[in-house]
Amino acid sequence: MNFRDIEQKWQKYWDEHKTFKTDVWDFSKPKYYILDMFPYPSGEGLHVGHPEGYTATDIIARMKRMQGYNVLHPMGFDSFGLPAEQYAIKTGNHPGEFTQRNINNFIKQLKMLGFSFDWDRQVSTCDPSYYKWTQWWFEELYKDGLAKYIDTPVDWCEELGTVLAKDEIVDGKSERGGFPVVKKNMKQWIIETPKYAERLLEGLDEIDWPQSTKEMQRNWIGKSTGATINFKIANTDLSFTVFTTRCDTLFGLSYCVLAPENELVKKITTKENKKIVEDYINECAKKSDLERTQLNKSKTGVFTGAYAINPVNNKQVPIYIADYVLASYATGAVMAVPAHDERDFEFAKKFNLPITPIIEGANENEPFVGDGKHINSDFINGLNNKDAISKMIDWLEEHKCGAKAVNYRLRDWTFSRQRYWGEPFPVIHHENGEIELVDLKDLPVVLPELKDYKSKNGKPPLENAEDWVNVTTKLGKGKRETNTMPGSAGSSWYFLRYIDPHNDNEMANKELIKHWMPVDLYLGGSEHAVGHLLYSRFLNNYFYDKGYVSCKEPFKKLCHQGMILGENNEKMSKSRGNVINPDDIVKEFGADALRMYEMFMGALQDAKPWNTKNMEGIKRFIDRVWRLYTESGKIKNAENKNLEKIFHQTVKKVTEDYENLAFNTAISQMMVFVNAVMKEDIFPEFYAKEFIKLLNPITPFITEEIWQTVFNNNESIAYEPWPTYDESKTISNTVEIAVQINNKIITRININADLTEDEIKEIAVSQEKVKNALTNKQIVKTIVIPSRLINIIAK
RNA sequence: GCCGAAGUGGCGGAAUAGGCAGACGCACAGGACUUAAAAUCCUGCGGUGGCAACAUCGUACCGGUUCAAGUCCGGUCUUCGGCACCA
Repeated sequence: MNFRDIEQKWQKYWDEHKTFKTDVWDFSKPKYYILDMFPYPSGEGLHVGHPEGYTATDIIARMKRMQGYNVLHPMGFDSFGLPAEQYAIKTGNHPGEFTQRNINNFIKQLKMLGFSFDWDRQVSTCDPSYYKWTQWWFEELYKDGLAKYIDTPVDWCEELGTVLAKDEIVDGKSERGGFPVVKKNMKQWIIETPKYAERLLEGLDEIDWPQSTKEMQRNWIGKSTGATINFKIANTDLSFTVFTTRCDTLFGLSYCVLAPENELVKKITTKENKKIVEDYINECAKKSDLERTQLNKSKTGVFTGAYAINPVNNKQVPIYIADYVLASYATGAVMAVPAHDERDFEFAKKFNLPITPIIEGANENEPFVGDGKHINSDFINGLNNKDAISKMIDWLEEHKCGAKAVNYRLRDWTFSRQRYWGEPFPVIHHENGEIELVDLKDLPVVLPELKDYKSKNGKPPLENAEDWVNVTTKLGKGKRETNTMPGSAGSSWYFLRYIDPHNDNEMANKELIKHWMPVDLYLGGSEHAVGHLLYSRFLNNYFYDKGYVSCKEPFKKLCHQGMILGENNEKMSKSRGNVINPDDIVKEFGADALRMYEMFMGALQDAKPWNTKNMEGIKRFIDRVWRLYTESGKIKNAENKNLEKIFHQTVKKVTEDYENLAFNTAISQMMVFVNAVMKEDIFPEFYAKEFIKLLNPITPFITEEIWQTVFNNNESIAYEPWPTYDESKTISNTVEIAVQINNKIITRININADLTEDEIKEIAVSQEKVKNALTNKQIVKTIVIPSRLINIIAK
């Protein structure tokens, strides 16, 4: 078999016949929208991880087509990003050129692997006809007050010359490159995703996603329920508010802490303490996130000289500032109860502050955070935590010094990047501070070409395009925004654009969105568990509120493919020298074999090591199938009862396993079937044809070839009806069951499958071996599991 | 520290819902075909003991529930992924 010729032939056929083109307006069939996370088109081309996910979705797409669904299975490119910009800086060429070259290479590779994408709906986030609509929804968010231009502390990466979002920072360093990240105040575009925190939390309950991913999103959103409490500052008319989940411990209050960045600090600090407070604030500002978190063993802080008044007993407690209190969470101020909080305890020990237990059983030597009976707490004495909390909230609300409150850890989506290769903002700044949006009819605002892509004096590269930056509008002279949007902007809505990618009047036709959304199955890496997958959910929920989409949640079912490791069981990387290149594998074994091998390696969701020997085994199986169909002479227009049961079992198992993304066991079942056929002289033509259909989603090339040349079909196999099975024929009328005496297998018997328990028992005890084993014994109990075993308990 | 997932032969991995552990594949060994090799086909293949029938142990570790546990419960260890002063 010359698989190279066959694969090229069918690639060309599918391309020319547009075999996988989807008519999205055909509502006569049920729809199935199956989506892969689109790739960033790197210069490296595909790695072996890409085909894993893409093959899985391709199998489902192909099966669903054969089952009569109208299938939407698109592919596109997440094509804005840093590498193209760095290339541009180095070569002086436009980043788009580099990007397009990489995209072309990706398309070539993807076609080589036989994925049934509808290439007419390809999208690319850096394409102006695409980012026109990214700019459009940004304007919508701005008009609705969800996008804001504010001066805010951001995570700045000096080496990359840009700010980063929280999900782009790992261990206090940039995800890309591992460079240090520091806090810096800057004018920034942000999107207020926290306004949707509760919605994003609730939505998780209605979607079929991996438990771990939902949990990660829940943690990221970080809801906590408690109360706010107002504290008056002694001898002033100032006050501040803290958020606490443990308002029940208010009688154990020892001191309060403000974050160093808290605006109130300057106002309340006494003369005597001014110097140490300012020194401490400066010291904190210099610390990077990494230092701040790595030095968490020892608490630091200073006294402001001011005192807060505890509302429940009017006692005065000192107010400190300390960087263990974060300005970015809740009110940036806490009430400290060292007896019942580990951090407060540590701080109190260091600064010799009082530790007052107010829950029975607690002591002054270690913090007690559990539940218990309250003591020394006036009106909540005797109550457990839960009741004490609710009684305290009632008291606070009654006395107008606090209220029930909810807080989220979720932060604003930092939406500005000081880079060139991203979506330009459709925004003009005027000198008076007014912000003007570019009219929809003038969108997209296209990225200007630059002579020099390097940033100068820490300013974004777009500042270099003076002609583009300076504009005069009906509001007078203005300057365009020179930051660009983050990569997560374009990737947060591409699933909608695929539905109607050439629409010039709206992001996608509403009727089409209504028909095609949500995505039925979404597949991609778990590294996007919180970033991309949360932004997309946010945006889709917002679109839902605006009536642009008709479902809140964009991705009904989600699955993450596991990583493919190198042969040494370590992560593939150039430095480890264990990288497998899919091009080489296709050259040597063929695309069919690569597809099947990657599906056979193990469970889709698990990490699994590459093994070229196993790859050879798969190639051997494919060759065996080829010979069976083209050389064996076994395929005859005749019956063979010996194959009936296993045929129906195979159709059943393969169909169900595909549906459950259990491709490894589906393949194993097909191997079992082929092994059985090999033992026979006659392979009935009907079974032979049906089996080729089962195999087609995994190895589309060779099965198309067999379908055409062995069975003389002119049309592609892609829309042939999916095989069906007869449940009654998957079960044989005789079964072998194990006969156990006291849990030990004594013998095995072949019996009729429909025998009653008593009949089975009768046959079992009449067996010679059973009789011998039961000599001088009394049967105490018998357990019969139909078609499995019988267990006789005897003494 | 907290949250989540996992731990099965020489290897990758199977085993709806507690019911014959190790499907399928790889590697290995023996055989057939061949002048020979490759390819292909057949047979065997968890450990220990035995020529064998068979016995016995065995799903990270300790304990429990059950006629029956890889699967359920309690505890321990290890690996991987995520979060990490979130009040």
